[in-house]
Amino acid sequence: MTISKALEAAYLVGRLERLARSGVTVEGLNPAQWEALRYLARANRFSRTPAALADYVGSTRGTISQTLIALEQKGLAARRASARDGRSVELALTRRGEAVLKQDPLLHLAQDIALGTDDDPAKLVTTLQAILAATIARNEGRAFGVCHSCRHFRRNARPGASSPHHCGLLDEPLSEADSKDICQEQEAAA
Amino acid sequence: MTISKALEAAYLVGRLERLARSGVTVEGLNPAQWEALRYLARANRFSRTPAALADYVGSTRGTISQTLIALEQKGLAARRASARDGRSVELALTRRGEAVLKQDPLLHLAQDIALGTDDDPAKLVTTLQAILAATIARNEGRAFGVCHSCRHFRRNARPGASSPHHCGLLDEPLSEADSKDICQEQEAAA
DNA sequence: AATCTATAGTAGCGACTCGATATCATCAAG
DNA sequence: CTTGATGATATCGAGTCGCTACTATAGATT
Repeated sequence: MTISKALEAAYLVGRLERLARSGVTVEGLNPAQWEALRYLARANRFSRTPAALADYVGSTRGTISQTLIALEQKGLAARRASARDGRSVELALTRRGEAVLKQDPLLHLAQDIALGTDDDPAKLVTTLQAILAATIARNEGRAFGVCHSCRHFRRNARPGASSPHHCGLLDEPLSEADSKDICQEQEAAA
Repeated sequence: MTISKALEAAYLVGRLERLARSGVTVEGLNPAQWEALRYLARANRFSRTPAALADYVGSTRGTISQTLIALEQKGLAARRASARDGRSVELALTRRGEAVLKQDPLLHLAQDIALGTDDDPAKLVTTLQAILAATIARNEGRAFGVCHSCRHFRRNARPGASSPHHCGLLDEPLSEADSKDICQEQEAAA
């Protein structure tokens, strides 16, 4: 009984996503490129690398490389050699990239969700997070959660400083803005 | 406030679907082929045509034609000239097609949903349906709802008969099984 | 220091997907 | 019997993405 309802929900998710995606070549960006832009807008500075992005979207590095090249050519993202690791590349959105994100076709879906959940979209968010966690676990992937809910996050370790929080794993100070970002290393607090 | 939660939910839906889809070439079927199989398993006999399928998945007829050819070559679906309309083709799953559906990769997602909604997946289903309705309306598409909730559905118009129900639009008798199928013509009851 | 192994990223190839167009057959209307 | 609309298919091409191979760097081992 429960399983049939769950199956029905799975069908709906699949169909919803397909419909939301149809006709989505807005701004000349393909879905993978949109997803990369979204990620770059929300990932913290330690997670803005091609490898992290590849893990996040469940794709390969080769594919991500192509996506990033395309974004760079369009002037929406920038690649810069990392100072810490000579092999590594740091990614960032450009001004234009941030502007283009305001045209994100997913905003239409967000409106539909707002309409369809009139009372509490928050409930839907928690439900989806739980489902996503199960899916990620099955795929043996990382959660990529938000920094401030990580078990390595130490709130207000330096009171008064401009970066008052601290990441115990990376041993790095964190600003308030940092704490809201997506982090590759995130492990949910117990 | 509400809109930011809705946006968060939209992100989650997108990511969930992408993860669920990754590595999905099970049984040598691509996502479009899976979706066609699913549709054929759930659509009523008036809606099992290439054109209806194309409308349902929001694709073009040319693309659907290729998908169906592939499915036919694999022995999963059958095409038969329609008796009513010489231009039209009637689709059906084969035995093998029904068997293969039991390997549907979406079943994994269904399990994740069952895990993530432990208490009431039914609530999620109604929420998703409402969202989907909004999306379809925005795309100016048809709802493709279930037969028995259609305003043309007349329950038990012929009591005792093997096909006791009736469709006022097509003027056709309907069995109990028919009434649970997806119908292209469906219009939600007022 | 020298070497070895692992990792970050890129390049290029190739399979595949899918939409656009053109074509043909059939139906419905005048 | 035209004319226009519709269902379906074949063909073509753009684009997407994963795989393999390759280079460069980092870190570990001796």
